Amino acid sequence: MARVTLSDVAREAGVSLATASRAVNGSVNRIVGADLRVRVLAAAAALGYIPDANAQAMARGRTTSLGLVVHDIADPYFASLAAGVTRAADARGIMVSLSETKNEPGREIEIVNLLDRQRMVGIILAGTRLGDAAQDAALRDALEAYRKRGGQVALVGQELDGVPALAVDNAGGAVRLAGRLVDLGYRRFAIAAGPVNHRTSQERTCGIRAELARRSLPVPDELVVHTEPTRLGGRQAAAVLLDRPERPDVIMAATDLMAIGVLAGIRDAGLDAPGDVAVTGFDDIPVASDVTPALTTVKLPLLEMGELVTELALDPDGGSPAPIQGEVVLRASTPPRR
Amino acid sequence: MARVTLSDVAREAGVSLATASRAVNGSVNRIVGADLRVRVLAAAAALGYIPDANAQAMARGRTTSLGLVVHDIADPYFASLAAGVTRAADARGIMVSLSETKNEPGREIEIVNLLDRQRMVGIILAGTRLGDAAQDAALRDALEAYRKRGGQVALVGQELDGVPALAVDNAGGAVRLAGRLVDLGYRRFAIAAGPVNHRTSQERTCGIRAELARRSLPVPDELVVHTEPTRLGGRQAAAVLLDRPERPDVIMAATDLMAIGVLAGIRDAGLDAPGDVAVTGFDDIPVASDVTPALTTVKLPLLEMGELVTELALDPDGGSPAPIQGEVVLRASTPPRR
DNA sequence: TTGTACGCGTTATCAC
DNA sequence: GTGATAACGCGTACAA
Repeated sequence: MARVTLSDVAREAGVSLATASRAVNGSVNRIVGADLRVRVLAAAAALGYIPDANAQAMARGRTTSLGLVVHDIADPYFASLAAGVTRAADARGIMVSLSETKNEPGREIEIVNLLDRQRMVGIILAGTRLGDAAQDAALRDALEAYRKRGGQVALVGQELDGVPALAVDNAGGAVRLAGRLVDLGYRRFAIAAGPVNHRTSQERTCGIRAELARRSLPVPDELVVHTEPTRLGGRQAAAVLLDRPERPDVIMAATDLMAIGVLAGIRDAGLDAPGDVAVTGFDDIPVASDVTPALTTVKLPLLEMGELVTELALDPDGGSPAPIQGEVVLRASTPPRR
Repeated sequence: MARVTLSDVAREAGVSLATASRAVNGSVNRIVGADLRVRVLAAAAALGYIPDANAQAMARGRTTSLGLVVHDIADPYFASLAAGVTRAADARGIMVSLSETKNEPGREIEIVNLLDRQRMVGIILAGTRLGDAAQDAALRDALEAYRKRGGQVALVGQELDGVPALAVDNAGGAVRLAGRLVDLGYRRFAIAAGPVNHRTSQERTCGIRAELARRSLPVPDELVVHTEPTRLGGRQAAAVLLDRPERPDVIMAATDLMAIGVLAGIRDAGLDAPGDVAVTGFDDIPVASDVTPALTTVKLPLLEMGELVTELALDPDGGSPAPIQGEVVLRASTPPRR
């Protein structure tokens, strides 16, 4: 009930509103006398005064909140990323507003506008959009309008020209992973790729195929199947791939989540992984090492990526940092072959 | 740069500020004439006007944001809960502000004050606090102050007298799970319990021990080990438990995360799960069914719980709903014995 | 160092 | 139905 404002504090302390304001926040180059300051602070404490961030935001012209937009917070990939973001934001006294785009296509634009109207200091967009030209343009417009008002934008895991981004070298990681598999003795490759218009999946698939072609082990189109980038998608992909005349000896999935689905699909088919078919993922989400067999994958420093992209969004430093280079992690799902 | 305000829109449309305001938000019992409304809306669109939520919040006296406090967003349990919260909030046009308490004890109080100063409409506290009497009191005070200002508070998975909470019947679920295991033929039980002062773990452990005692299979103290509620903790617990003279035939973990750690610990010891030792968890986080062997556990409807607690926080309906009853899910980690 | 007064962008209370 | 105008809670020139 009792809404204590700064005026109440000022009156209680017997000082002007301005002095009270300066005392509670330590305004620059305007020092309050020690005696008055303690009086104000005491009054504030006595009254249980808590500043109104909204009013401060309006008076100062800027808020202290950051918008984080992910596809699905229950997805371990985004959850880890979000953990990094909240940690970095916390360290700077910034609040994090979380939004999910889910699968709805226009949702991203809607959310950007929502965050814009909240006057967030920055917006972090995580997760690859499914590239629809018209919506891409609309999103770019929304972001441009936001930036015109002084907002900072940073992307992670996706690109949009003119917008600072923390890129991931998906192709490079895929190349290194495929290379290692060839070295391990694998010869018949299949790919559980994500949706055809899913940028990240595309890059990973291309990297794999390029490296394998270079090694004279090109992957025929019928051994590349596109499904949703989820466990279910991976499972479905495995079902299709294991039904091919010549069974692959390794299925490379576009993400760890899909790889876990592939493992399930292999079991569905009454086969053994990695005995009959080996499996690889990408991302190294926390559970990747917990499943059986533990997943060979390309490790992305998700937590640090979250922190990095937060700095990118909060500091107007300038250009985008170098792309993240994933590290190949060999585990039980791909034992040496032959 | 060009910060378009409602005044700009009003001027552009040739109407008063008041009319513009009424046109853009559709204020109650004050209808704007159709012709003027379209003019205002057109002007707003032309100028790229986006309302300032902070200003609206100040004028209206209430914001449109909800605070969500979790222990660690990278933990699948909280991630799923958060997904439910964001979904329910989204449906009501409410923004979600995410904060992590991590392990720091006083952090929870700090965060409540932070959310208070943001004038959040509600605060959802998820995750069991480690019960320190003094800090409990301090937290209660902070929440009380917040509620006095009109804020709504809701807890999930923990209790604090006088605060609406979505409770989980941990003891009941544990009782049912233990009972099923006895029915399956298990006799030598061990418990990978969480921290001793971790409320949720306590309740689950007590439920298990009570049911087993009732079945004349009391669990001796040396077969109950307390570790952190993490994978590492579960792994450590397994190491200790498997070193006991008489090896247990099933290890019941306080959470799925710990159970996954227990699985790893069993492998560390060169044993097989469930061949040598069966394992159970609690929560049914998404990965519980993906690990090998798939985890027997008590399924909690995490997503719905997130939605429910959001309603609880947003609607001043009154009392707390009935405790959530987890459902026992039998999987490969506990095959019938004998 | 302290106080006065205005502005931040919007809603709500009055009159008209 | 529409328009002035006073709040909302705070920061900050500007003056003292």
